[in-house]
Amino acid sequence: MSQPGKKPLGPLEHAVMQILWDRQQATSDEVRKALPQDQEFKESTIRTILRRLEEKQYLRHDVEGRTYVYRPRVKPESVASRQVLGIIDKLCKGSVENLLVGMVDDELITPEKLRELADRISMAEAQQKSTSRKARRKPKK
Amino acid sequence: MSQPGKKPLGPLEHAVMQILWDRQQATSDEVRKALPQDQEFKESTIRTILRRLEEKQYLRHDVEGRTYVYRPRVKPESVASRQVLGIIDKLCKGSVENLLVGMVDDELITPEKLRELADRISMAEAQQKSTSRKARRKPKK
DNA sequence: AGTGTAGTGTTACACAGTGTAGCGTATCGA
DNA sequence: TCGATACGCTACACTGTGTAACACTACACT
Repeated sequence: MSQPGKKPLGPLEHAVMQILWDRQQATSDEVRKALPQDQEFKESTIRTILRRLEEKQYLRHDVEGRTYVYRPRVKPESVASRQVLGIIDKLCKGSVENLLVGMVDDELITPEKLRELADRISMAEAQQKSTSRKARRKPKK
Repeated sequence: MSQPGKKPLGPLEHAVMQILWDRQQATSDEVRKALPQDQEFKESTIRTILRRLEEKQYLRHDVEGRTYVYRPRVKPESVASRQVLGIIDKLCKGSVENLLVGMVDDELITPEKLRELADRISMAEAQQKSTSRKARRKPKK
């Protein structure tokens, strides 16, 4: 129940995650300083956000000395694909195809680009497959 | 500003949209009856939802006699692609590629399927292009 | 014409999520 | 020992969403 990265994020929560994704780790004070200076936040505000993000399992923290060091628990792309999956489910009758057709329809992407991506991805995967043979990764299919 | 279909939908709002998308049009009473019977809603509840959906520009209504007939203003696939675009923007550094790579990574789709989709879509598009040449259709924006 | 009914207009309220922050407390270093 | 630093807990306002009551109006029937 309530898997990591399921619940939606507010704008500030997202901004904080962005920082964590960028630097892989940060203390609450580092986060505060990394946020846009035109809107200074109080320390406790940031800590609240970080705590909530941890509750939502977007983050975890390690204690170093007496300082909390936060790190992401999920990759942004994973969050993205989960969310997209939800969208497909709710809006595209569960079919990825419908989504992509819609995107092409709305000219958000061209079929050429799509094919190019497919090529590039499968090439990348082929590459990974061959390296994973060396690295003894879990056999795919 | 505040284009159609931009704002997010709550579960009930979405359920109502679903009905409208299914039947293309409905009165508030028809919507009420079409909702799952295990949770009877009051007429006024449904009308509130419909009004808000109209404010958010997901719907429009025509007056027929003294009855409001609601119809969708946006296709679900359009809503979907807008939302996906937002996700790509916020979580995938603005690159569709990153999203798809993430989805392949999380095994939500395979490159084979992707390529197959690309083929099918571009075929469909070619077909549409030829028919539109015949039909002298204005390009759907 | 009068009245009931179906349909809309307006308004309200509770609850959750998010942004914002204060205050208390513990600990480390000088 | 004492101040600075960093966390724990709590709170409050605002918004969005679900839920609905009450008021008003026009058509349909007697």
